[in-house]
Amino acid sequence: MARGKVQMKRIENSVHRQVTFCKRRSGLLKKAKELSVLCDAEIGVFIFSAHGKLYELATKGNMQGLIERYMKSSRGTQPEPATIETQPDMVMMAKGKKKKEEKGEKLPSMEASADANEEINKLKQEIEILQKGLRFMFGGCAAEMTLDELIGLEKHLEIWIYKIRSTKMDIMFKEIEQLRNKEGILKAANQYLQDKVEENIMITNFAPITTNIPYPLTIQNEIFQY
Amino acid sequence: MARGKVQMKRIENSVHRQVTFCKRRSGLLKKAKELSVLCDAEIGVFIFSAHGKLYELATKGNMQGLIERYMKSSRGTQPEPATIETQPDMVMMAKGKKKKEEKGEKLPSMEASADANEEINKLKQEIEILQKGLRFMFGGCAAEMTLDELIGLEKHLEIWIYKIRSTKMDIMFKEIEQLRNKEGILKAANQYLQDKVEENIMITNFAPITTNIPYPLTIQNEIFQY
DNA sequence: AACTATTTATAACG
DNA sequence: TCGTTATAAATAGTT
Repeated sequence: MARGKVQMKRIENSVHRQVTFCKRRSGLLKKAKELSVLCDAEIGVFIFSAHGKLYELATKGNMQGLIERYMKSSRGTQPEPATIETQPDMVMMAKGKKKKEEKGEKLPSMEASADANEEINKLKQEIEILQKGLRFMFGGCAAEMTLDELIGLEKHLEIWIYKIRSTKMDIMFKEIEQLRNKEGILKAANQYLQDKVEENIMITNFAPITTNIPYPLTIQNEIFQY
Repeated sequence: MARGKVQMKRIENSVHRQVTFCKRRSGLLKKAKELSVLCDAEIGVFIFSAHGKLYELATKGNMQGLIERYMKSSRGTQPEPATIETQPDMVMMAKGKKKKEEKGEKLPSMEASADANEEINKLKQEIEILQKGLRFMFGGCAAEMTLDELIGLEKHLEIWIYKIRSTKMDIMFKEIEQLRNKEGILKAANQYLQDKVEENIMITNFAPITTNIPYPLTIQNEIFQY
């Protein structure tokens, strides 16, 4: 907020990032204290630096009490923690950016793998654009993106949707196939049973009666009604 | 911080206090998000209003994970040893949440924050589906996703694309507006210069000559050719 | 909720 | 980390 607007993305320069972390951290804690005092609120904040160091603040008493209170209040609202396992990947993605950048770079040790390099670069670009997209989405579409970046992201998402649709179709066709198989088996079974029944009737009672069971006995396939 | 310094003490007027709480709360959460993004930090904030309503923020995943991490990090650093014995319970609670979830349940402590909780749940679901989607994409569409999940993801991406397109349009319209403004200014300047030139010619040479410069001197606006 | 005069926070620099 | 300063952001008071 000074001497130039700041982009809402990870600060790549580690010295700048460290300085900013220090300043903004103290700013955040100050704001939290102020809000607590001014508005009589109870506030807990914890901050883990990228390196894992913890900074915390708990107004009015200790963090434990706050957490207990939090648990009570939020009980019933938590989804399963399945999302946690993807986080490391996300963080990795965030950090992986740092290294590349000089496009066209080729290390001597990789002369045999120019293709691989190219592939890697492409993937990195892809990751970067998705990352920026995620920031964009989760920032309520407020994060700063250029027109070109937006266009790229759009294109990317279209491909993504296309793939999803293919997979969706695959799954549906497989399901249909399975159902058809089942249908065939059931039909055969029905035919067999039908024959059996008729045979039995023939044997036990020479007076022919209708079975009252319409052929075939399968449940109608309703897949296509959707 | 505006129109007068504020005393660092509880605001006595309840209306003022409520308004300030609302404003500063959003400010605080915004700052927390920014710090997280800029400096790659993981941050949890919870705010209980004076009336007991909970507002929370957890960057990178959910509050449960953060609290667990907090428990690990802070173990042994707590000033009040008395609180430590509650920690095992807390962790248990954090993990026990998987089981409940029957929607519609309302604990007495949440009657005031049903809306906020609902919102939070929605956002968490959103995050989850995107995360699963990322796994899907980066796993070459091989990760296991159910048909329902794929349909949800597709829907999500469509919304995403829609928002991107809106933002893209916004940006383009702003650019167009700017260009039109510029055009207007240039036209005016041209007119002025044109007049000046003609005036000079009139004064220095009574023989009228054409300036050979077609009016107006602006570059044609070609935005719409795309 | 919107506005705006001010105060505050802070990015860049040393 | 600390200090300085120009500038961006937040926000108190007001409508």
